[in-house]
Amino acid sequence: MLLSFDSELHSFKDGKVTIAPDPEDLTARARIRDAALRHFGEHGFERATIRGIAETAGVSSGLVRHHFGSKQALREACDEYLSKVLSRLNDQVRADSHPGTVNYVAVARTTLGPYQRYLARALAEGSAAAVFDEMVRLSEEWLAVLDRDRPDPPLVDRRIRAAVGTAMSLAVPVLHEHLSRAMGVDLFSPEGDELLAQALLDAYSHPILTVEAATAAQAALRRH
Amino acid sequence: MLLSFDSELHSFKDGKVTIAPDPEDLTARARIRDAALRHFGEHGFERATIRGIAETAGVSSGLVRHHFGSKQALREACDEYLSKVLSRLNDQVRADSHPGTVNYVAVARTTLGPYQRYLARALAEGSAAAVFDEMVRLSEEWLAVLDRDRPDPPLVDRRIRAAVGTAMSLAVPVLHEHLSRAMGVDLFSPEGDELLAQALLDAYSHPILTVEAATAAQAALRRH
DNA sequence: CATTTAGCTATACGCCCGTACAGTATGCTG
DNA sequence: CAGCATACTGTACGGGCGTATAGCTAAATG
Repeated sequence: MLLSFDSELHSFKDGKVTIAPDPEDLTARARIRDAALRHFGEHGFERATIRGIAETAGVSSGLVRHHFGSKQALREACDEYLSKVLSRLNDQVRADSHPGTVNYVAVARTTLGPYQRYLARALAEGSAAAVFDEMVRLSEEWLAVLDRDRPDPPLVDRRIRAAVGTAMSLAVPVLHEHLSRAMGVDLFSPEGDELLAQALLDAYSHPILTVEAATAAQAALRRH
Repeated sequence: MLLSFDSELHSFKDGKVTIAPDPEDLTARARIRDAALRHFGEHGFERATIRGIAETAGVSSGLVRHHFGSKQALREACDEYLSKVLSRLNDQVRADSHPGTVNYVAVARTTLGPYQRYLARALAEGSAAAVFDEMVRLSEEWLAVLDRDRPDPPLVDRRIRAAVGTAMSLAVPVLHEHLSRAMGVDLFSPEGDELLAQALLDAYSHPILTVEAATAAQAALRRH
């Protein structure tokens, strides 16, 4: 389940970073990283403890420091790992399907599966900036294809729209708990997922504003 | 700027809660609560310290415990306070304007102004559930009005759509930092706000899916 | 074989934080 | 005036945490 493709198994000692040759997973280092992803995701960065992470990884707490240097560096390693998973996912999608047919962000959200909780926490805590930026970039590419079919040109820069769309997609995992409570279903369950999909379809296909109201509002914005 | 209408200045001692008569603000209790809102909002619940909060409130750390009992209880008092601000805001909007003309959630977001950072943090950390639920309720009322003008009935329960919409609106303050970085403007600045408004208008008035694609997708969902 | 290097453990240090509590001043009540 | 509750301070305690470091083992290196 836990994908891994570490060619960069480096360790930390006395402030220097060295490269170890072993590309095999099940490495203690990888186990620690996976445990950290889980703990950070479940309890948040502050509440998660190095000792707790070490325990689930089946190693001593000292080894965590040996490999990652500090708690903050461990967090950054997790972010970097997620970035790598995302870019690999991106390559795969790009190879498999025609551009514009898939909502990258939605795909990323679902495929990031076990890391979703971590990603949500990290983003809310201000971390994982690279992952967010990458998702915006992907969303931008996707929008570029969609824009070709639009009758009138959009007023707003594509990057802006991509950023807003990305943020809104990510609202689902970030606010997962509240959303599930309000909807009465666990969002991560099959029924919850379907309900969400239907709600999004409804929103996407039925604009809240009429086109007339929207253009009037835009005109008002431009005047002001 | 900090509204306050405390008729409930109660203090904590030995597990019991008593009511004090003074409705005047500038009370130490109110100052502590305001400082807590700021500290929790800026640093998050875990990183914020009682001593730090006490210092900005200009009181001793012991007084914080005296009034609120524990850090967790202080957090809950903040949540409750926000709930009250929201409901008061709601009454005001309801009195001023016709129903359906205003996007409640958007109004709430902006009017909650100084508390936005706290609200965002609290929601991301799983707190402030009552505030979220209240916003869903308001959004539901708003949708009820909009639905009257819709040609075909929506497939999805109104509450579900309200919840999803609320979550997406809240993505803005919650992911404020990342969003601002990706957009190249601070979202809380006037330009950022206008950009965001335009992007939302664009999304609201130009459905990402054509109606045909959406109905096809919905049919596929129903088959599956 | 001698020496180094990486992986790993165990223990200890020191800080910071939430909490507890004793104590003081002030003002209200009967 | 006596008694008591409330607002508030200062200090102290205990624990948990990140971090540091010494030391062990085993494999790699020359």
